[in-house]
Amino acid sequence: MPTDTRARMVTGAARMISRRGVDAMSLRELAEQEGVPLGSTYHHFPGGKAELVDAAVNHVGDRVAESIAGTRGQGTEHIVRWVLHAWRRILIKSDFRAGCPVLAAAVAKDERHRDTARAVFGRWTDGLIDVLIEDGVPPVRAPSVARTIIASLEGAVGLARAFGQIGPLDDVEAELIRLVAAAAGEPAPGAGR
Amino acid sequence: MPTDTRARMVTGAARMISRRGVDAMSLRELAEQEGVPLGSTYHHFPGGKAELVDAAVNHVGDRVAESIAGTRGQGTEHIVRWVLHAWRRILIKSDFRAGCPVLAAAVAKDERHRDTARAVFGRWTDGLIDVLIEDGVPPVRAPSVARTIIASLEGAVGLARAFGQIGPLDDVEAELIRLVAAAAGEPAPGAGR
DNA sequence: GTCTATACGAAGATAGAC
DNA sequence: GTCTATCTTCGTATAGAC
Repeated sequence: MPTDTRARMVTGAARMISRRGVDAMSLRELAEQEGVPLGSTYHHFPGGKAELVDAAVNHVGDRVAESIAGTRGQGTEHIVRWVLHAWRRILIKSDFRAGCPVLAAAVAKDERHRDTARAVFGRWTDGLIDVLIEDGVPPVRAPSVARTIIASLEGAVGLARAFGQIGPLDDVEAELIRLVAAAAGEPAPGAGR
Repeated sequence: MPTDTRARMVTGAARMISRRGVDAMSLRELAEQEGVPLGSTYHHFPGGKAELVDAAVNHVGDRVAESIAGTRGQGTEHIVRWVLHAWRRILIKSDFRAGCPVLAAAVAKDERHRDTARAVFGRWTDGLIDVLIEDGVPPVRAPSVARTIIASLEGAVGLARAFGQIGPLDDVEAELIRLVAAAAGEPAPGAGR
């Protein structure tokens, strides 16, 4: 089953990237983890490591983007809680070793991966903007709130990993929900502040 | 001048870590960048790469912590603006290649560095909590706001690197200043949310 | 297409002359 | 203490038998 092998390598790579970062993800180790010969890597991914990394990051990016789109109509608060719930599970299950593979791509040594990360973050941002506007956040402010949400979540995951605690996730959840509620309740944003 | 060599290696390592991450930071490359023989690395840092990485992360951590403490009395808004101003300069000057070395340590392959990152983030958080309380944020809520600030800033830097734009920094700055103002203006926080 | 064996480079680390 | 040369390991990548 050739396609299945490829899929397993993609999810396995995403997992290893999320824990160690792009540069420390080893093709050798991945191959033996998945029970695949190292040589097969280059059959499924002729572009080598870079192609596999991009595939893994896009795979995760797509799944999250679909989830955001799938919760349309339930409000921003629902999405924020859903994402943080997912992260709590991932962090606890991984003993606070797993992180976001998209952010890992954004800071990888090979700068080609920055474009991949940019595209994924862009899709997430666009999805969030739609939901925020549905919630009543003024359209001119929605992009700012959307990017703040994503930045806070990514940063909270990093802090949680450093502290080995989910506390930062709880903190950011509470503050973000206040922030979104306030933004949705306002008729129009001031210019400077 | 032996001490000067050591100091140059520390700042050089911090720089390379901020751009590439801990794992992609090369002792060889650092040594030749600084005009130091590779072997000297182990004279100045008997613990090898791990010791140098920790020294570099702590060096940056200390400088920022001192800056936070040094702006006491000027308010949280001042600190947030100051940090974001510094990041804009760093990002633009580095063509959006530099990031936070402390976060890099938190997600490094060698998990020993997580402790170093945790300690630095802890110092930053404690400093922010003091300032927030001075600003009138209820003490029970100050830790949550402090960690949200740090998480947002770290995440914003990541997004800025991915997008190759300072936009996320502007967004987070605006939203954080609203958030702090709202938190300082409230008499007391609700328990759950 | 699958898999083994290997090439080639770069990493961290060390020995030892000076 | 400084610096060179080298050891060992591990990385990506490839050649070629099956």
